[in-house]
Amino acid sequence: MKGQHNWRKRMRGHASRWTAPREAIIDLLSRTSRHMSAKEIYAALYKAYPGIGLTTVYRTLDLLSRMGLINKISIGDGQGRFEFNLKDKEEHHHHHLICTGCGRIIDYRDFLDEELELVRKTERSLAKKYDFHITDHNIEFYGLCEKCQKRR
Amino acid sequence: MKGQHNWRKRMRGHASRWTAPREAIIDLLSRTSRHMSAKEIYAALYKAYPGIGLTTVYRTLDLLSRMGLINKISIGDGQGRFEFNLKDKEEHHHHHLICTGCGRIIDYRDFLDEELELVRKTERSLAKKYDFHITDHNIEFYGLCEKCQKRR
DNA sequence: ATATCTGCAAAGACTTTGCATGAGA
DNA sequence: TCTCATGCAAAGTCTTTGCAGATAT
Repeated sequence: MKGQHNWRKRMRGHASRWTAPREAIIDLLSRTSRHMSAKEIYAALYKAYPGIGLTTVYRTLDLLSRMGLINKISIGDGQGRFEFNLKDKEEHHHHHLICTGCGRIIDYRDFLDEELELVRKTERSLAKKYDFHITDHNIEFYGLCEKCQKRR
Repeated sequence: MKGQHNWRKRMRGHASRWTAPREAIIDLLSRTSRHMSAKEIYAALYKAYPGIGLTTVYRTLDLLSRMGLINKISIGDGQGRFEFNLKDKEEHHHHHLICTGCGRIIDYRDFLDEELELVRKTERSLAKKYDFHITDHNIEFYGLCEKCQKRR
């Protein structure tokens, strides 16, 4: 129930009601550090909430995305994945390190100071040159994790 | 026909034959700067080559990906997109600027020197800290292009 | 000649939509 | 009460697979 009022408040203005499935999905995503697909979320919730439908999961994820509470990411495996979007972006911002062997994703927060400085600089230059209003960025590194290196 | 021998050569060792559909697909991707989906490639080829099947497009794209001749990218619209992978990576390497309004993708090659320097530095640090063997990276900026800024 | 490639049709996987029922405010 | 949310089933996309016939080498 903690934090409920905060989210509840954010629901207003989105013509949305505070319902059990929505609470369960927000709660799950806010607790996990995994990047879950709709199906995974559905499966995880099904134990505690057998009545839930996959459709509701999709619709809720869409709602939360539009509210800015979560982010949809795409690692190229043909399904959308979702992560909780912490409010204090500066502080919790992270990038991804993705293992092409097993699909594991590591959120890293290291070395970000320099990265962010360069990102801002690049944003300004790109905005000017291409007349873009830049709102976000995505940086990913691909490679093989320790286990997958040994495995091959 | 130009360049055919080069590609043909690269086909060897992949247990593959040089066929008309493959030539058409490689040729198309090598000439366009767009990031085309399988369906778009199929549609583009259908005019000049009515016999072609969507299945063959998918299979050829998969083959070319595994050969390293093209890259599969994902812009989060639920379909894979492909771009020709120029050999001289250092020289032709680029990043993406994506309009969230209309889906347009701009490949930019500006400001890469600093970016690449930082990328290498970050790669080394990440490799050490997380024991990853890093092979590739992806940097994208999201925003609204000129037209879409005006439109809203 | 023969192993590989092709196109069709069918199946699979992920996601969205239509609709009647159910539930929050 | 009355609008909005839910769950089921069906439909829509994108992609993969099975198979018989066609083709490159």
